[in-house]
Formats: sequence, C-alpha cells, structure tokens
Amino acid sequence: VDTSALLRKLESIATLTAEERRAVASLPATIKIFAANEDIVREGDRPSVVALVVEGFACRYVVVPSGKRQIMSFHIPGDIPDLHSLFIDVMDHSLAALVPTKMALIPHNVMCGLIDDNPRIAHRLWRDTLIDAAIFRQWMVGIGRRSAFARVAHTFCEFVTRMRAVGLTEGNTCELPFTQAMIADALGLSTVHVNRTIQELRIKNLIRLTGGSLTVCDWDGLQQAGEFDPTYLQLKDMQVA
Amino acid sequence: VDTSALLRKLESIATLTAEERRAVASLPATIKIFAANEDIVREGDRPSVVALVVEGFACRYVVVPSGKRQIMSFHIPGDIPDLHSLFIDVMDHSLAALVPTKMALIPHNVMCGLIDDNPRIAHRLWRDTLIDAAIFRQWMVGIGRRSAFARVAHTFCEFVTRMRAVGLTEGNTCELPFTQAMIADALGLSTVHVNRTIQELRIKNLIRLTGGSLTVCDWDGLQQAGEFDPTYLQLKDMQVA
DNA sequence: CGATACGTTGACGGAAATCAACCCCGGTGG
DNA sequence: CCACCGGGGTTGATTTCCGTCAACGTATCG
Repeated sequence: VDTSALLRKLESIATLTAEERRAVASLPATIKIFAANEDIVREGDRPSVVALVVEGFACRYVVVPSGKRQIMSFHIPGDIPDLHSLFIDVMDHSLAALVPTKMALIPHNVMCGLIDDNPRIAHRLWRDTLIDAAIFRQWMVGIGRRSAFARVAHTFCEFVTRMRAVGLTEGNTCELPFTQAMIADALGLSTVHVNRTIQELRIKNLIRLTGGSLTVCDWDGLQQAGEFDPTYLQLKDMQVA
Repeated sequence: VDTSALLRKLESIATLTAEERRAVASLPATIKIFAANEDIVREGDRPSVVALVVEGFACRYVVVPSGKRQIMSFHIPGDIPDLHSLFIDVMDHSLAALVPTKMALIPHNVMCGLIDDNPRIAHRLWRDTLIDAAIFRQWMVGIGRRSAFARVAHTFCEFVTRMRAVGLTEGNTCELPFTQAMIADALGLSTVHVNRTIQELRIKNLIRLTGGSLTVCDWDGLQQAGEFDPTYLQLKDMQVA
C-alpha cells in the first residue's frame, strides 16, 4: 500500500528515523477508489477506519438547512482528513471525494497502535491536526473579513504551497481539478461571483487556470492579492520555486 | 493555583482517575491578571508557557491588512487557548483578554512532562484541541453560509452550552460580558448589524442580554433560529437546564 | 461634570447573491 | 454520424443583505 504521500507529508514537517519510516510504510491498509462527489464518511457516522488520501482530492463539508453547502477544507495526497475520528466518535461533518480519488483505509486500532508505540509519530500527527486547525482559522478569517478577490487569491496560494510541500507541483503549476461551484462552496461565495473573481485574477495576469490545472504567473502579485503569509502552514524552509 | 476549571473541563469529556486529578491539580503555574483588551500572546511570538483561563474570558484574533479584526474563538474558564504552542512554535494569531481575566501560566516543559507521563491525559488534551477545531469549523459554516440572524443565535447557543459544561450557568442565565463590537468581530459582521440582529432576538423573546449577562428565554426557539446542533462539542450527556 | 465607551437609530451605498440566459464541450445513443 | 443531453463556465440584469457614515442617547468613572 502506498503510504509514501503520508511519509512525504510527515517529513515536510520534520525528519523521521529509519524505524519510524518503516512503521509508517508497513501500515496495513485497504485501498478504495471513490468517484467524484462520492461521500467517504457521512455526518453522524462513527467510523472505525481513518482515510488517507493517496491520489486525488477530498473535502470536508456540511450542508445547512437552507440547502447551502460549506466546504471546510480541501485535502490532498498525504492528508488524513478524518484522523480526529480516533478521538471523537461521531462525525460532525461529511467527507467526500472531489474527483475520482484513491484512499487508503487504515483501521483505528492500527493507528492507535502506531501512536502508542511511536510517541514521536504521535506528536507529529497531533501537530498535523493542529496545523489543520490553523488552516481552518485562516479560512475563517478570509470568509469573515477579506474581499472575495483576496479570498480566492489566498486559497490558490495556500493550495499551491501545500501541494509543493508534498512534491506535487511542477514549477509554478499544479493540478487543481475543482469546479467553480466547489471553490464557491469553500469560500462562502456564489459560483457566479467566483467566476467573475477568477476572471479578474486572469486579467491581472496572476494565474492561469484551465483544464484542471493551475499556474501561478505572478507569485508575488498573487500573494499580495491574497494577503497570504504561509507561516500558519508551519513548513520547514519552503521556498517559492 | 486554581486548576479546578481545567479539571471540570477535562471531566466534562470523560472521567479521570484520582492520580490523574492529582497530577493536574498539582501543576505548578504562575497566576497573572490581564486587563480587558490586553494581549496575552501576540502573533509572531514563540511562547514558552501555555495559558489556562482561570477567571474571565479570552479570544484569539487576527487583524487583516484592511484593519478589520476577526475573532476566531472565545475562551472560557478551563480552556487552554494556546495549547498548540507546545507543538507549533510560532503563533499565527494573537490571544487577548476580553475582560479583566485571570490566567494560569504553565511552562511548556511542565506540560510536556504531564503529557509524557499520563498518556490518558495526553489523549484528553489532544481530543480537546480537536474539539477546538470542530468549533472553528462550525464558526466557518456560520460565517460562510448562515444569515446574520442565525449566526448570532448560534453563537449564543454555543456559548451557553460551553458555559454550562463547566458549571458556569445558573438556570438559563450566564455571564456574557462582550461588547457588540467583539461579537461583530467574531461573526464577521458590523457592529451596527449585530445591534439590529440582537434587537431582533430580543423582540422575538428568545434572549435577554443586559449588563453583561445573557438569559435564554426560549431555548428551543433560539436553537432553531441558530440551527444549533451541539454534537460537535462532544459533551457527554449534557442536558438543557 | 465633562470624557469616554458602548449602544441605538436612520439614511445611504455597495459587494455579492440571485435569477436567467446562453455557450461550449464531451459523452452517448439512436 | 449527428442530434441530444448535461455539466460546467460565462454573462447581464436585478435584488438584497449588510456595511458605512453619521448622529445621538446613555451609562460609568475619574
């Protein structure tokens, strides 16, 4: 089973010993492919496995009574979006694949064993959930206090930075196969407004976005537009390509 | 040093052994009083202590370039708002007292010792940071997808529920000594609009709010108005009074 | 008793939502 | 082979929720 994405992720924070790498690499897991828009875990579920993104993209979301959806996070290969289900039994939100996505399902007891036997990995994972929380906070700030323009720019900055951290960029380009409706639900905007905002970013020559691929043409400009400061992602010595 | 609030909080999730209670109760800490609006920790700091709210209220916030402030969470007695600084060295946001507030400052190495020696307490604390994250997600949903009216109602529901969990309510009344400007910054609204929304809640006889004290007149009504479902707070068998 | 902070109210403006077309393109089935 | 279909993207017209500005009331406090 391919846990290399997870390894890359854990090591994007700090290095592991050979033994720790082995412990992670030998985790027993079941591979499962999910279709685009298919739920992986649903609000109210009590999962007995955690889900590691191997290939593709997932998101957490909730739907409010008015029928509107809020996406609370995007997840890229190496992420374990429902790691918290180890400690919190009932899901307060759903987890879905955004595109056809390969997940590795790891039983709770296996993860608990890994954590109990490897305190350093446990700390690393705890830290990872804390970075998750930091990302939530940034999204909250964006939705609450930034203009639509800054919000979209910030999201693209964050996405590219996270993708780079796990080695999924080529130069200033990476996959971003989300529909504008998905982006709208993530930013608390309407699709129409997202569309107009992306056009504005294109006209200002900050990005190119076609065929599910995002290219940052002007990193400094985009960063400034999005008021983006990567500190909260806590990456060790990341550089812009 | 009074860590009883922390004990109540930890036990609002699950019970501790006598030994664990002793370990928590005997934590060495320094008491410090902060004035209203005084910063406890600032964005960019690298704290070497964690701060436990003993009496009063604190919040996390950031200020965006336009000068607007987003408050990301309210913290009540028993909370350790910057526990994450154990694992994440540089603060990506500030922490401030909202009213005159008594904090217990506990050195990092003491907390690390507690965690290393008491795996169950460590899990409890991890879990606590995960509930924190769940609260962030709920706020995000509110700011992104709920009307101002529902947002305010939701916040009051959440606040009362959390206060009740640590024994700080009397019937349907609890302290809520925040200015409307603070509430506005928490909800991503303007003070003017918060004012009008609160009036609406009053007219509909859902709450009374005067002199820093909140009374819920109609819990069902308020809960419905706020689309509030307390699942995400993960409290064991909490009941409405 | 003035200063200051907080709450309240009204008038006005604007960013983004909503509504409603329309286009483009890749599938798919007759 | 092409008509049909549906999802995604784009555009314009209109509406609305909420922000901004500005004034005024009220309470607390030195």
